[in-house]
Amino acid sequence: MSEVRTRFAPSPTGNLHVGGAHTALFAWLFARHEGGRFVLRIEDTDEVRSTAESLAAIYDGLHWLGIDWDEGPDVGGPHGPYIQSERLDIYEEHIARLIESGRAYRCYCTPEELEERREIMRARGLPPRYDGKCRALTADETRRLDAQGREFCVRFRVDDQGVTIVEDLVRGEVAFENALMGDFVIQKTSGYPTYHLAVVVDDYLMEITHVIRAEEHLPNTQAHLQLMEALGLAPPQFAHLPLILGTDRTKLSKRHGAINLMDYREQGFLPEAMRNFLALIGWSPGTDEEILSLDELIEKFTLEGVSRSPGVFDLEKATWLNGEYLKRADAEYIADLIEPELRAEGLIEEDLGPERRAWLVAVVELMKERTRLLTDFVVWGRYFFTDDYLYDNRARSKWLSREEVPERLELLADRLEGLESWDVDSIEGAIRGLAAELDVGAAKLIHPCRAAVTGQTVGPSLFDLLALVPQKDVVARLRRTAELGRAGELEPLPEGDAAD
RNA sequence: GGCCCCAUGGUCUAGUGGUUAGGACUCCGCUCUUUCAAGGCGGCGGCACGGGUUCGAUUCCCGUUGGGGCUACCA
Repeated sequence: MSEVRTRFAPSPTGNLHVGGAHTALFAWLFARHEGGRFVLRIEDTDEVRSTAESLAAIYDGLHWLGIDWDEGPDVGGPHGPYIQSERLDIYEEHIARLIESGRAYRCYCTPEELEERREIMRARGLPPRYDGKCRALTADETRRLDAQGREFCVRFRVDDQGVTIVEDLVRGEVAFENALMGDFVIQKTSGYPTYHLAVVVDDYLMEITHVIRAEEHLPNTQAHLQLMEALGLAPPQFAHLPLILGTDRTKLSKRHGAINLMDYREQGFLPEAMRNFLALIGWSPGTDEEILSLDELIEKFTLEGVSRSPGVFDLEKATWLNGEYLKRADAEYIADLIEPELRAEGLIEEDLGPERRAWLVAVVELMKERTRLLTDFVVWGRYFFTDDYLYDNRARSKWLSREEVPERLELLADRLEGLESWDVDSIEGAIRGLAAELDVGAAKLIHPCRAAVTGQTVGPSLFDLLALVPQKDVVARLRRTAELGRAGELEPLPEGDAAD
């Protein structure tokens, strides 16, 4: 009947982290798969921790991943406002209704008192939930406390009979004992609603059909269902997603290092690779396919494919997947992404003319086959952009410290200097020709040449890469390296400060 | 502690009441010989344990163990 509506409801208390991005992605994929609508709602009911910068960071992260929203604070929509701090009157009204019907009451216990009593309960081996002290306050007592100017919050009077059954689309029916739940706060002393109240009211008012959120919220659903019932609101469907874990198998958090989504952009990840990778944690298309385009993800995504067990965020695999995307990516696109980085490193000029740009694209084309992160272009490919590169230890020990190498490099320099045309075929011809004249295998020139011109022992085809470095620079590098070699400057570095 | 969730190689996972339990990452080897951080080929490695149910359980049930989440006037 009605169209599917899902939402992502982050609280703006930090950057968009990997777990949040995962949740957002799943909710978004489901909406898109179903041809429904996706809502972004900002849950800033934590007045202390919510910040505007964080809100901007959430937008950035979502945009980066390619997640768009049909309704939200910035784009509006028929169920706004989409920022909870702008909906206070709505919550107030619902809270009043609950108080009116006797399902909520003012609680005058101070945080200190509560903590003290919780301690006692814990010490006795009892569950530290609210003891219901203010539950039975009479109207007179309430008036008296108010007259004293005592601060209060509002608690929901839990129905402690029977069980609450959560029908979860991922986990099936999950039953929670009502007697185990304490009266929880729905309005803080500040007048702000708590998450439980706000989420329930908004999901209903925004006509969310499927609440797709992380598993950590599964136990909260008991409270949400009770609230909805007391308010007379029809509950949505629920789907609780498996958590993302760090390598120590605990919920991914700050101590696991890079947890902010955008840190991965910094590290050189492509958004489409990260999106693909995130989709594969806790979901599978049911086949062996792993590299899925956005369209394929949308087409194949179903809640049935969501697994129940948590998944570890494996950076190795994410990196591999990124490499696969790099290989397949258009060189122009990659060039766009690495230009700023190269500029920041001072490796290319402020204004690349069309010719230099075409050259950069050619460098990318040559490199992308063997890169895994965008940063590899800058690090591994440094020699394309500057003569100022290091000779790594393998290059030193394998080739550059050999006795016969300097002379050969010089001969090669002379030969290459004489070339009239600087192209792949001419270069290859010159190198192979010299090898034949010296009566040595071509590899005996190729390897030292690579080591000299790039400082490394690995990289793209030598002839191809040489063609992308200016002829005079190649010649100069060969002569410089020969000189350094003769001077004994290219002996392997001692363990510890090795450049590789 | 209480409640809840989860359990296929180290990691992400497919899958089934009878399969040589499949794929991917990682690692290792071989190969290509113009290197590997690329390509190709191959290999190591898994159904947590104990009971049931069954002719037969990795698969279904129970328990154990292990891991995780929740237990806030955070969300």
